[in-house]
Amino acid sequence: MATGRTHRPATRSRGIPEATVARLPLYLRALTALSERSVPTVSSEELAAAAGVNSAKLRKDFSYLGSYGTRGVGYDVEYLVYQISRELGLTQDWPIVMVGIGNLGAALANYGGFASRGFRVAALLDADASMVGRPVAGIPVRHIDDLEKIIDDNGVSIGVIATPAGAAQQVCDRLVAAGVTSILNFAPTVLSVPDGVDVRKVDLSIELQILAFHEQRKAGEEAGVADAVLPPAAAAAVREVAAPAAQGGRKGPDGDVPAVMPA
Amino acid sequence: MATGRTHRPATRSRGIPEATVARLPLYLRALTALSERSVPTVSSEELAAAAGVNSAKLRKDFSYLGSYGTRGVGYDVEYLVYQISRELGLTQDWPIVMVGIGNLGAALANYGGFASRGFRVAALLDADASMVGRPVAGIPVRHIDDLEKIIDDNGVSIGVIATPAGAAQQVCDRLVAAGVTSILNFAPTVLSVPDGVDVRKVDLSIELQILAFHEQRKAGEEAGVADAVLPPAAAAAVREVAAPAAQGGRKGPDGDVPAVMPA
DNA sequence: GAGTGTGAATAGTTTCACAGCG
DNA sequence: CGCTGTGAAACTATTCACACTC
Repeated sequence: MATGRTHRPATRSRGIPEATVARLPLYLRALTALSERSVPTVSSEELAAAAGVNSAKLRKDFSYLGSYGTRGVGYDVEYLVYQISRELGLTQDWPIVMVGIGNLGAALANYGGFASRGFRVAALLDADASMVGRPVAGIPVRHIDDLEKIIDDNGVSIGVIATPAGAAQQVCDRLVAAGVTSILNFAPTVLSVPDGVDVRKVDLSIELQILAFHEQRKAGEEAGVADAVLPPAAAAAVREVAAPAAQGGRKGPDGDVPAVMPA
Repeated sequence: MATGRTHRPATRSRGIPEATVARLPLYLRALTALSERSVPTVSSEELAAAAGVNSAKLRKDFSYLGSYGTRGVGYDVEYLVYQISRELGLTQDWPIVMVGIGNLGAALANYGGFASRGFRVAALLDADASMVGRPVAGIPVRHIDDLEKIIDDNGVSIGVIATPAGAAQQVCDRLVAAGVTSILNFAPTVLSVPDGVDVRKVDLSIELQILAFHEQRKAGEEAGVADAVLPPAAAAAVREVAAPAAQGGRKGPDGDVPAVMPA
């Protein structure tokens, strides 16, 4: 996934690779499940299976945190839960604000995982005055005008944006100006933020499009041909355009270009 | 994010890198916006800025698709929109089913981006009989018992799971058995699927935890100390466990281990 | 001159395979 | 003996920098 790439000036960096960081929550979830079942220890093999990765990767990941296992035995579940929680900063409570309490925002607010260990919803904010005061997930919605005050009063540093695309950048700017330095963005827009602010984006339609790509591949494969799928009505969408007539190198990767190509 | 890693047996693979594929939807969105404003051409620099990447990366990405630009000029917007759409398989219509029409599911169904170019909701399914028949986003919810028939009748190959975690694997198995080969999973669980099935996962709490990690880093930085943040109530969560007393190598990365460490 | 396309250099990630510890 | 921890190898991704084309 994508994040603002301002991550570490590499000064005295303890340097846990980003890819590893992204998997720690996965391990933590699997470990928590084991902990609830009072399982005392796990091997890298077992835990890896539960987290859906392979064991070499898991061991390498853990090696960045320290030597927390016991050779010949495995990892102590409770101890690892604690170490990973601490590494992720979940031993403290992060107040968050969520802006945009529409369909999606309300669903997110109601979502269990949101209020999960480590996070606390300081406020739900919306620009729509008719939403204000109405409780969502037991928390009354407040007006977005209170944004700065709420962030300041609660020491909020993480914001969630679930507004329509058009409002997102503006909301983002306000959040950042008020002191938020991490943003989780559900609006289908690229946010631009100053250095030092992290943005992560969750985008439904992008995920679907990636799946469609692979799906198409599979279909082409079955048919034994690469370009089995001909553009149907798409031609209509393509306007007449200037022609790069004699293309030198590699052309359309399917060997040749479809009829709709400007020619 | 994560996908089932069964991607290509490397046979005559046209091999567009996965990282590139994941960015194509981003480019497509930016291009679509330009297209709506009737902008005829863009340079890699401009488009990269709009998509939030750097221009070298963008050019490299496009070079995997073919030589679609014109030196000294840039890229033809309409032409590129078409080429990327085709590459992503969006010139055909993908019927999808969504299972689990709770808060989140309903929000997703209502989400604009869902019905966006290339996708069509064939059905919304829920296990709760009292939901059945009720229209969500204009589509009547159907009972999950109809899953197999719906998938078969509509040739659905992409499924979206928005059920509670407990039901997800079971739903997944049914989807796969019925012929679905791509799954977008919103439930906070690792799904296990046979080879050839792609899974992408969207997980709110994981994203937040990743942000918390970076946030903690920033805080530690300011304070000038690495372990500025002491574990507060977390100790309570940690049970007494067997002690890896004399650890040989590298220990807790903050130099030394906190009091809660099993000793 | 402006801007693409791309080899080569670099950085980051995963996998292998095995030494070494409990 | 079982399983961790980790160097080294393999692979993937990003960035650089410039030849080449329009």
